[in-house]
Amino acid sequence: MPEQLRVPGNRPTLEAVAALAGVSRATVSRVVNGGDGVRAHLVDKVRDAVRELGYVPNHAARTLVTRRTGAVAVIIPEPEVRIFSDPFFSRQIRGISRELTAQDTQLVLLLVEDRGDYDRIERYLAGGHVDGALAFSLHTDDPLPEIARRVGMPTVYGGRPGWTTGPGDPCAAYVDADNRGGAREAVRHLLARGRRRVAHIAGPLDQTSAVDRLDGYRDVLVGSDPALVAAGDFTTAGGARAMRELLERRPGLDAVFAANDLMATGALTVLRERGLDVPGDVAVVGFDDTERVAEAADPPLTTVRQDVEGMGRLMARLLLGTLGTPGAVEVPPAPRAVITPTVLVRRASA
Amino acid sequence: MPEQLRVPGNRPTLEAVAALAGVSRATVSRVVNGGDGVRAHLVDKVRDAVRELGYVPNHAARTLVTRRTGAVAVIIPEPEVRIFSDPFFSRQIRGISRELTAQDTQLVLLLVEDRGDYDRIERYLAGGHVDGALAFSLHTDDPLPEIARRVGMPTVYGGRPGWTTGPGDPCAAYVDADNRGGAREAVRHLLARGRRRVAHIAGPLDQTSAVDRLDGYRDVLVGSDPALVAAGDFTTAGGARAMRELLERRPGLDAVFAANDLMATGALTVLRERGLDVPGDVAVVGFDDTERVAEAADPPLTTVRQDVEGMGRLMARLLLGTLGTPGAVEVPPAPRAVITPTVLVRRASA
DNA sequence: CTGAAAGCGCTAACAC
DNA sequence: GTGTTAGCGCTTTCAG
Repeated sequence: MPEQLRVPGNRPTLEAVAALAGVSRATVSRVVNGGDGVRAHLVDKVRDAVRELGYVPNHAARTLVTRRTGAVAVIIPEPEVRIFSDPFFSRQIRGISRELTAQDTQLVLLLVEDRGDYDRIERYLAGGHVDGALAFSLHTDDPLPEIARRVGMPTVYGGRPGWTTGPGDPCAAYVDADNRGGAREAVRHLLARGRRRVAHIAGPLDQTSAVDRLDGYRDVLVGSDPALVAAGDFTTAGGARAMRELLERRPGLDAVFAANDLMATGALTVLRERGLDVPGDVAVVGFDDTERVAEAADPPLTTVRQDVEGMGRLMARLLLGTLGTPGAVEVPPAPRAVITPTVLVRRASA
Repeated sequence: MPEQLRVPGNRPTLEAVAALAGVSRATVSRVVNGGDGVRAHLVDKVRDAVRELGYVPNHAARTLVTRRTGAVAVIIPEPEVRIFSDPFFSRQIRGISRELTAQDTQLVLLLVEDRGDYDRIERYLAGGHVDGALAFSLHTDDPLPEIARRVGMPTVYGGRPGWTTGPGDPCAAYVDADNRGGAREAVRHLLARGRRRVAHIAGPLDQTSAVDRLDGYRDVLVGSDPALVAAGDFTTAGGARAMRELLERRPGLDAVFAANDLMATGALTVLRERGLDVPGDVAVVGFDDTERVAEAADPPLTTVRQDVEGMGRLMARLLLGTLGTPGAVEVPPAPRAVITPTVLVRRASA
């Protein structure tokens, strides 16, 4: 068996290329990094040598001197189960991945299983493995922002961080959908359809998206009956539970705005069980326009769509933007937020 | 604004720790790397200095000399849509992530969007960013094995690679479920339940898992009617289509073994449409025991379970195993395969 | 425009 | 046991 193949470390170095091309290491380096300011015929010579030897720059050596890794961490709190199975995350990650790839940056996936993992995360971020970090919709007590701040890691959050209202990290940036505006639109739509007793199934209020959607609901329905709001948890089962609660408390309700599609489908099931027609007796609006959930619901769900993949791309772009030109140390001027628009998608449920 | 926070590169080095502790860099290095062979009181001194300075080893520098990155690439062909939304992959990735974390190794996610991406992948693997790679159920014409071989990257595949039968990479290792054995068990179960005309909905035959399951079916039903086998594509829709075909060709069939749960549910839907009772008229067995699919099917699916998360862990363990002790260059003796057992889970459908 | 030389921060022989 | 000394492969002044 050809041991050669498996032996690492015998890859050609700059030195070898330089020798073959008959130039200095510096010149090869220049060519490899764009080749400005090198005479054309030397560039060719070097390029040939590179090809012939199959030279690929050693990443560690480069990072050691440039202090840039060309990698970004994507930190995902795995306990929040959904993550991978939730199309929301997969699409956001796809967006991130696309943008990073386009910018020749690698994606290092950091799954956080439990609280203790944060030590590991901190060491990792501090170890200079990555140039920046992308993190997701955190609960208000998530230790991550504090860690990012402590190790001075440029970080962009997906979803408005809970602590933006408090002290938090002044340098933090985030990308979020216009949850509040979207919620307002949903409720206004319900009112426009003649609904008068519009209930809300809220998400877990330790997540800002849930809070913002509830706020949007309240913006439109100022001073409405508090009994028309039930707490859910963004799951189908939670939505069903909340729907039952609502029907018990206010049997006369004629519309429900659920803070996400999963809960809306849960509500749909309960309404069907009770023999209530949707949208005849009760109109239902969801949020997210989750692939395969909203459309496949029975009846298909009217819902508020957010461009999840676009948000992912934006997160990456924002982060790479703050990283700036290689080597340039740049302090972001202020907390930056990008709020992406939502759009109401009308289907059969409302 | 405190620029300090954002300025990289002013992190303390070994040198600084050594100075503060009053020892040499070598000693600090030893302590940081386990601390054997250093007198206890020096260890303490160094540890204190490390803490005081908040020292974290520079990863690039370490990699440069040790030639180990402490990272592993997970390569995912994203065109095969399913990936993230498919619980199969998410669970496998979770298994991988768990094992890697336990071994203090990072997971670099490489999503492959299209054919052209393979250049990028090759450069990445060749660049020494990672110590090894994990890849998934490839189609027979996938360029990845060739790339891995060319750059000498230790790689473990999830699912038997199609080219194992051909030349391929002799060093390749893979972890796969006992697809063939599981299929046999499924069919035997059907026979034991008195079924005589057992059809099969096959997966796409450019994937070895589909081939192996078909082979298992044929092992038991030697020389059976070829019209009892229909081609599917591992999707629900494909399963439905195949079921219709089968019913048209052989209306008298009394059992179906589908190569995965998704196709089985597609078949279930068609059977229901046709007013056929499951399992009364037609018994159905799936494969995978996919979370939320098999159990939630109507009727709940009898199916062949594979331990997906365990397979993920195994992949990681196998890879890390071949990487061996840091520094030790080790040529794996031969192609290694780990076949994990399957178990038939009996529910209502057969 | 190109080359020589000085490190980046760390580990690993090899001396003491 | 501990310190000294070489580099790992690359970029980047600084001369020429």
